Amino acid sequence: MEIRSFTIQTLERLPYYLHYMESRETEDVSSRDLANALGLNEVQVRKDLAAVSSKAGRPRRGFERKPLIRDIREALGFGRMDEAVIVGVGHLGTALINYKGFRELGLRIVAGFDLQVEDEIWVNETPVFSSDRLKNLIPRLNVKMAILTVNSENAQAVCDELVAAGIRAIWNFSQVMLNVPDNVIVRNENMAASLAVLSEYLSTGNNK
Amino acid sequence: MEIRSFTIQTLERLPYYLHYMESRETEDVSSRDLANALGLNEVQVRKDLAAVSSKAGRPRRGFERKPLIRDIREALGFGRMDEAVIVGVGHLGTALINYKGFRELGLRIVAGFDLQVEDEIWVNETPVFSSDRLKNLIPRLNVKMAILTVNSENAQAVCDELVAAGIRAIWNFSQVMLNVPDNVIVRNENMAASLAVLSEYLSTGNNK
DNA sequence: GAGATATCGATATCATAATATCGATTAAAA
DNA sequence: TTTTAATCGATATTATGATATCGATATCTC
Repeated sequence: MEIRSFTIQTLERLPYYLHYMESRETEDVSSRDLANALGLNEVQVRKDLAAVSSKAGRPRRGFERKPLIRDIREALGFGRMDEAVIVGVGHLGTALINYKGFRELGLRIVAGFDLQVEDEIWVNETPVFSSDRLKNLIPRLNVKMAILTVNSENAQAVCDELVAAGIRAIWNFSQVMLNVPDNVIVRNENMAASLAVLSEYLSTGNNK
Repeated sequence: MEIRSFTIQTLERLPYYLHYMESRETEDVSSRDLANALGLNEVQVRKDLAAVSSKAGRPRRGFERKPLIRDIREALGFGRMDEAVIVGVGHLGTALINYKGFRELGLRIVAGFDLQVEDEIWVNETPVFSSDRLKNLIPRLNVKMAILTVNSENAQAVCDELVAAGIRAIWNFSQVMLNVPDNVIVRNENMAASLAVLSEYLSTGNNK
């Protein structure tokens, strides 16, 4: 089993490196350029780059921009296309179905499920089914990723169904910390915490 | 200037503690209960609770549930109501305007701005204006928080306008690491990174 | 009432990530 | 051609967060 050689922290910075480098037109880019542009430490930048690319930098030049872009895209999985279902097609779920940025990132949402839906409906090109049909359809679609945008009350129960249906990766937008077996990965999108950080800053002026 | 005594990591766990405790009906709740339910270390739970509440726990009982709930809600800023504008009213922006969860979290979106809009339009109860009017309206509304859901190309330019208009806290959904003065705080919502974590797990089976 | 034990809070240890330091190297400048 | 300086990569240090340990104590059981 292949293992990842870089940390999640590194992974989280990669999209920013990528965007900066794609916006340049020079032959090379140095770790200092990147660090200054993104407000990071330049040693950290070099370590991140070393973790995802075998290309060495050169003194007084930096790194060749184009090969590095390729390596970062590779590390971010931009080559592969994943399929996912989305459960909970309210406002947020609908927005995510419509969000065209996912395609660029290599994600295709192939179906939605919602308790409120009786017969199949369509949100643009995406079919949305009653949640009842989740346990049958997911194995047939052979999808391994699910986006969870249901409310807190239902989150764990839906999660259990998803796992039983064969889902192995869950992108969790609910306020619940999900209980899953070891072979299932959860990524939490914690809006309440994000908002709290900002709100607290405004009310106290205290950063970090 | 009041300072926050707890870390962002603690803050990110608070919504989960809160949800768990609100779903219980017992008089008390122990750090072990919480830790087991949420898959955390119980020492970590105790430290988090100590950081946001002066209430002591008792041997063999744990913590009184209701006062602790109050303290966590206080720490998360649920008492206060913040106002924000949203810039970039595409699919994601529209969803966030409609997302009723924000109200519970103490956030009211008072206006939207979008380049495509010529005259004022309405998204439910929220007025959306042309981006031209941003620099005049934001000071008049006296809003200090902005949600940024524009595309990467425009993100930094819009950010600069927001800062000039008096915005001090930015919730950034774009793929760009924004450059801001020291007295402005940015919180990045990094969808590409989240997706990459999940996608990579599915393709390699490697967790953590 | 005496003993057992669950739970706390404090402190110590460990793990991980961020940052600083420094010699080596190579392109540019003199 | 020689000197200068920007940049790298490796290593050391520091900072931060997570986890383990342990004595104190309040409640429960007998």
